[in-house]
Amino acid sequence: MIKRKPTHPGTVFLEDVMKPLHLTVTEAADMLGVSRKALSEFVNEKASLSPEMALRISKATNTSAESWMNMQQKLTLWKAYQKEPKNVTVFPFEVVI
Amino acid sequence: MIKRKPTHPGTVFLEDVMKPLHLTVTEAADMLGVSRKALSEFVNEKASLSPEMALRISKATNTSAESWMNMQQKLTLWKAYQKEPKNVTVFPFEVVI
DNA sequence: ACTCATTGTAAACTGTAACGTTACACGTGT
DNA sequence: ACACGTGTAACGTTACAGTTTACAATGAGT
Repeated sequence: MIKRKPTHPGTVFLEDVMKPLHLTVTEAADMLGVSRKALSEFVNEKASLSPEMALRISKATNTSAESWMNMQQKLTLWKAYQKEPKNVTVFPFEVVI
Repeated sequence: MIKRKPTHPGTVFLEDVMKPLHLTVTEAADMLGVSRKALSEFVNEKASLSPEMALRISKATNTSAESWMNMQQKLTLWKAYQKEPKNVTVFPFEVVI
């Protein structure tokens, strides 16, 4: 896995949702029902997208929670790949003739 | 979202990987490089699939970590859906003529 | 009947992470 | 000077995956 770091969902949310709608962090946080700190950290890539937050965003923007979760998952897996090795033994697949 | 509860990835791992290969929990845990307890709780749906565990499984079974993570994500989102409401205000989309 | 492997799980602990509240310092614009 | 919006530090809470250790139950083999 040598692909480059996937985009953080918070960045996408900031650039593609908040900015076009001219929403401040304070306003958006209130509408989402979370603290200003929680949203600020999210859009500044200091926190991951939680399932809770994904649901709130999907409701507020009428998008699918899955699409937001997928962005986070790609990033989470990418990060996990960075800290190999893992000392894993390959399972003994039976040889079927 | 009224779909039924998605299958836990641990159950799939147990039924479709461990059982066909006649692997015990103890053996599989050792090969994955995790504690017996960690794997036991996973296959008994007491713990979620962590990104770490997904990578270990993907290495041991030569499958994609994404596919395992996707199972967990569906389950995670399904669980999050169960505890609504969320008091979220829909964003003010500008009316473009 | 006894032994051994396997199992699930409790207990105690650690590390991490999201979230809340509160408070501060900074910048911008009126 | 003041009001806003901002990022973020400092606290505390809650949740959860992971570890090691230990125990009781089960099942298979001798």
